Amino acid sequence: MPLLLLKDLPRYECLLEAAKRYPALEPSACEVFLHLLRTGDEAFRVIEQHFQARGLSQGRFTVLMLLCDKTCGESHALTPAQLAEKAGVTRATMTGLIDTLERDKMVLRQPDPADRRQITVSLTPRGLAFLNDLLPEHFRRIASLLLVLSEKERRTIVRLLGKIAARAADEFPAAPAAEPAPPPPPATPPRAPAPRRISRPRRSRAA
Amino acid sequence: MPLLLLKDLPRYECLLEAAKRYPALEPSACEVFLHLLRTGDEAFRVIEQHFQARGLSQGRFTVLMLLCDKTCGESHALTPAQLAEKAGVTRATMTGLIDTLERDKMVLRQPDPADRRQITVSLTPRGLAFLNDLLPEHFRRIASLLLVLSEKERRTIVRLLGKIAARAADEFPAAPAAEPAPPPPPATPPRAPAPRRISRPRRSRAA
DNA sequence: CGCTGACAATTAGGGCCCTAATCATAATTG
DNA sequence: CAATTATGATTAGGGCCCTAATTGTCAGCG
Repeated sequence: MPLLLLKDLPRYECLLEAAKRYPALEPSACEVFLHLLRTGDEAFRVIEQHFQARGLSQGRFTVLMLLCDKTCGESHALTPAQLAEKAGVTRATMTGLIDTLERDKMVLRQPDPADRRQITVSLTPRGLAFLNDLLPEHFRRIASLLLVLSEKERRTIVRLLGKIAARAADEFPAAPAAEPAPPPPPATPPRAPAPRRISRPRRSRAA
Repeated sequence: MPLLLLKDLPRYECLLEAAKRYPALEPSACEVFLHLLRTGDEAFRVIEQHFQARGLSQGRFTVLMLLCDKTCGESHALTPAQLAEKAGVTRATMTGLIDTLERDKMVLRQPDPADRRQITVSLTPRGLAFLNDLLPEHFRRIASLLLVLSEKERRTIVRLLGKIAARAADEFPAAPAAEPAPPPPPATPPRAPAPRRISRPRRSRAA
């Protein structure tokens, strides 16, 4: 749950003090930065707290939401790769999330008859019911948290957050999203790949 | 690194659409919520990216900062419990962070002669040098990210974030901070605690 | 003194997220 | 058509964070 660390934010005077030692430190920027991380973390905690009481994690919640889709009501199936892409996690991580969800009977893995490399994941009735039971409180929490701001303030903060996010995205772009695989094929096969490991027979996940 | 999940934020029209299905959903509140988490995550990514290039994690960074203290320059020792408290993680987690930092020779564990239950953790010269080498770029990133906002905008966003954080703290208070231990002592010793596990001799951490 | 309870740090084990490697199955191509 | 390459899912192993034990030590008390 925690991400932020630092129970108490440093006071502004401390930042001013520290700035004397580090010329690169902009006290006002740091202040915004700390508040942003802190508040994001608090907001996250508010929903995580609710999820946790129902035995759910943010990651698994996202998967359920994606499967439920915007047209929430009728579930439509997706492949793990699509889910990973939409959720912004690696496929390996998605495998783990689906594992847990399947164990809890929230989703179902089904082989794709057309392409045997693929499988499709879909929501079970149980998963859909669980989600529909969960969502009202989820939305209530979000509303309760953010309606402290006036409508005008909400418009303002969305605008300012958007500016920061845009800056982050183009000044510090995320890594190439992984997955695309490495471009540099070694011109020369330097050495044998070394005996990796004894490969065991692939266990069926259902076993 | 990722926390947010959801690569693309739902559009506002989708929120309006979904609100028809879920009366509790306040589109405007949800919009702020998603932007907040997204932007917090982006900001986190910006510094995490830098840390990662230097083999550091946010948690370990926080420990180093705490040891360096505001008076950065002269290190002063703290106990793991104090560090955990200030950093807002459990003591068990702090043990792990210190383990890694000690392995990397960034900090030193020393026994407390007065109370043999305690140890103190202090920054090594190597740890201090590492931190001082790291910080300028750290602050540069923060400044670069947040100086896209004008001074007035920075004041505004700090105020609005503060409102949200305050609301979170008093509407959805965090759990009792753990550690304080459970109050209910069982009046009757119901059953033997069951043979937990064979206890192995406690290995010295230095071994 | 010997107990008992509180406290400090740690270990054990679980979840989530990552990267790198592995396996199975297409698709492509010489 | 066989060999290579690409693609999809998974496994293996690491880090961080958690909760629930477990061990060692201190402090109070009969």
